[in-house]
Amino acid sequence: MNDTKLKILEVAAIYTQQRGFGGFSYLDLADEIGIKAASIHYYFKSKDDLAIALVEHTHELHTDGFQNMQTSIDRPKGRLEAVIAYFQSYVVEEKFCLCGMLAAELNSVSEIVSQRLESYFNDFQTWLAKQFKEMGYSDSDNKAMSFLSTLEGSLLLARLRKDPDVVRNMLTSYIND
Amino acid sequence: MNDTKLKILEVAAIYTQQRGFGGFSYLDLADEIGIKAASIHYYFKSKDDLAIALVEHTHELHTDGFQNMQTSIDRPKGRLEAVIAYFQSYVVEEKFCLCGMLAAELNSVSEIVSQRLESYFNDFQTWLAKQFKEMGYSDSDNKAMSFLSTLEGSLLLARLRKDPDVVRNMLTSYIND
DNA sequence: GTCTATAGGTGGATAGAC
DNA sequence: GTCTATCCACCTATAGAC
Repeated sequence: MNDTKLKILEVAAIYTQQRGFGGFSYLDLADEIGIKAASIHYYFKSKDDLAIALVEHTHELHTDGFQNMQTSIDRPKGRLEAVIAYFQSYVVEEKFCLCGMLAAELNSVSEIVSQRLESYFNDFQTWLAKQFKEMGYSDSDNKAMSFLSTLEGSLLLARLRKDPDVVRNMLTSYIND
Repeated sequence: MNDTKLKILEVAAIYTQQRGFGGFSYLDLADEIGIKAASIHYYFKSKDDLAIALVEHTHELHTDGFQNMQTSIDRPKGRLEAVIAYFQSYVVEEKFCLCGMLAAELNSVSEIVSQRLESYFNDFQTWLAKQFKEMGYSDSDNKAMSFLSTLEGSLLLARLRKDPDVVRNMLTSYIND
């Protein structure tokens, strides 16, 4: 992966999370990076290509993060705590979940993006279910979907209220019950 | 309230919930209603004025709905069930929560819209807390915020997965525990 | 790979006739 | 109130030079 291409993805991810995918232009990205807007088209022919790449890139990053946690943190409770802390840090940067944002803008993106989003959330949910199963829950998949829903919703509310603690407060019950 | 003004609000609400507030134009609304785009500016000088009106209109509608339920449905459990059924119906119309959508697009709207959104969610949460208190919960406000978070997140996931049951499945535990 | 230049379209918004 | 006409800014995308 080219340095410029990676930089585009990183800035585009931040802008998507802060303003929405429809809330920034190639010119916005170019100005921030210090290149010209036409150069971005060399890496991402259309804006929809950029959307697809954003979801896939985030999917890979999070998959790697989950795998690393699986070995570096020995208990599922600790892993879930790490996930909560990670998403909580979004709030202070005025960021929403990237895939949650694109899911909100669902009817403004292509079917391919929609499929990639489903894939992302399916894998996220599967990983969460694995943790809950290890914690002894019999309804681990339902618990996982519930955790995921509450995470997305609490991120929306937390940013609106400028209170990162909302995320933690809404999710601690999944760890301490 | 003028008929045309109301029609604009109704169509704008649907488009906001389906495509996002940044995902439609005055021309889109005009074509759907059968008027000219310039006419909409007579009622809503700027698009931000429209956003403010949308949140206030929805806030009033929901406040009225809550008040009516308070007398027409005698048990808090039944009222929460009605709320769940109401939001579940969004999914089949490919709609997300209007205020949730604008909360996602937070950094693309004015501070006034942000304040109105906070007001909407505060009142929604207060009403929910009242129901949980009546059901005998001591942590009614926390329960209310949790319900609200799960509702918003499950609406995102349900629409993505084209499965309205996700909303009901994620929220029934708040009624049956 | 990155640039300049530009095409072609759409956006929000306003002026002024009716 | 609703219209026509129009302005100006911005957007996505492409062609072609370097």
